[in-house]
This record gives sequence, C-alpha cells and structure tokens, in this order.
Amino acid sequence: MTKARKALLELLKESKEPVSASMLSGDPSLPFDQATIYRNLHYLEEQGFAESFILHCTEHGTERYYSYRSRSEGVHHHWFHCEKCHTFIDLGGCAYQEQMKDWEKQYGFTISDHTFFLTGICASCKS
Amino acid sequence: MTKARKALLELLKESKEPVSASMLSGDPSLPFDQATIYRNLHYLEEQGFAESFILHCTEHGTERYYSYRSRSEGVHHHWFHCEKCHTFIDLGGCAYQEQMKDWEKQYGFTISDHTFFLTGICASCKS
DNA sequence: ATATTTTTGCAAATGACTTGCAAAATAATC
DNA sequence: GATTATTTTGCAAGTCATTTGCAAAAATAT
Repeated sequence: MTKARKALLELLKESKEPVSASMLSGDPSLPFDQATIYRNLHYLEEQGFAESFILHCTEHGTERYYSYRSRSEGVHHHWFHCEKCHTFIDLGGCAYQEQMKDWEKQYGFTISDHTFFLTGICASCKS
Repeated sequence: MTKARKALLELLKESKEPVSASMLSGDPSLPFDQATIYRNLHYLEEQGFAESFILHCTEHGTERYYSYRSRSEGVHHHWFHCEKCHTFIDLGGCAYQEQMKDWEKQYGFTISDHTFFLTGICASCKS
C-alpha cells in the first residue's frame, strides 16, 4: 500500500456518500496528481476495496462515483441522489440478489454486475 | 417534426435494443451531423418519446443509450447488457414502482428518475 | 408569398478520463 | 542495510463522448 492508496482508502472509508474523482482531487488530504487518483481508484475497485457507478447530474455532469466496500459484507448499497443539493441518501443494502438469480435462470446469462440508483429532489430541498 | 427527428424516432421505434449516438450517427438512414443527432436525442427524450441511460462497457467505453418510449405505456424497460457481444436483452417492464413509492414515503424525497441495468455474459457467449 | 422562428452543419471547445515516459518510491535480494 | 528490480507517481499531452457558437437552410406563422 502506497501513501496515495492508503489516503484514498481512508477517505472512502470515512465518507458517508459516494465521491467522484474530481471531489477527491480537490481534497487537501489527497495532494496527488489526478492521474494518480484515477489510477488508484481503479486499483481499489479491482482489489475489491471500493465500488462505483456512473451518474449524470445536470449541475456536475457525468462522473463516476466511488464508495468504500467492506470485503466481508458481501452486499453493496444503493443510493438516491438529490439533483438540487447533490446529496446522496443511502437506501441500504441491495435486496435484488434473489431476483437476479431468477433472471440468470430464466435467461441463461451470467450477471457480473448491476447498477441501480434513484434521482430526484430530497425532502429538505423540497421545502 | 423535422426530417431528422422523424428519421431518428423511426429508427428508435424499430430498434429492438437501446442505441447510442455513435451507432445512430453511423447509420445510413440518418445522414445528419452528429450535433444534430445529439440535439434531437435530447429533444425526443425531453418530449417523452425516448428514454436513456448511461452505460460503460470495456470495449465501447461510456455512452448514453436511447430507446423508444411509448407515451401510453407508462412503464419503461430494464436491460441486461452482454459485455462480450454487446447485445442488450430486454428484462421487461419495470417492476419497482411500488418499492419506489415506499421509499418516497420512507425518506420524504421525490423520485424523478431511476436507473437500473445488469451487465455480464449472455448465454450464447458463454458457450 | 414573406417574415419570423427553429433547426442544421460545420468546426472548435469542453470535460472526464487515460497514457507515455522519466523520476521517485517500494519491495525484493544479497 | 545497501543494492537491484519492480511498481507507482507527476507531468503533460492525448482520447473520446458530448456540447456550443454561428451563419445558412428549413420549418412555421402571418
């Protein structure tokens, strides 16, 4: 583990919400080149320490968001994203494992990954 | 409706799978500039004639995929994407409407959109 | 038919992400 | 612990999907 990787992983662990490379790149605790950030996000995901999804929001454009993945807890989380305040709300662990097994049987394919998230306006932005 | 829009909508209607701007741009029945393709895909989606999602696949990179949306049938479809042959398999209409209403109640947010798709290897690519 | 508004093509710009390469940091070996 | 071999980093330039300004062309309104 290099300094950059440790720092990145630490930050992902602490973060309550998925974060994008541009957010990480601007963080003072990560004084690394953007190439290093990108390369190590790939590395961490590849090693199973992180997971990601691509989300487009009007204000911030299209970016990949990363979050920490505990290697013991097998199930990842799904998120709601507020298009107004750009906050992510944790919807809890994925509850579609059964459904996906069913689909695999029904269609004969093998699922390697799935993407699911919601977008809209959060409670506080509505008022 | 301009020629470009008619042609685009026609192609989306006929297509059995979601298509990306680059695929459309290469189609001989759409002799239009890429800017026109992009602008009209936005237009069609805005008007409710099409819907889209962003998907990343190793071979083709990150692209937005569009499909026709019948304005009467309220429910959109979800897809499985084969990373080997780049085929999309229709999983049928979205069955998460209930679940989302529940989440809206539980968290107080208002969902304006949701993204769901699977990736993996299809049956024929496995053999 | 003519004036007004919208759309198109072209070319250049944007922005997230990637890559080549030499220097710096880690890890492996003696 | 010093030395060599391997991996990672910073920098700068490159990719690639998508967007945008602008003048000409097409569609719509009068």
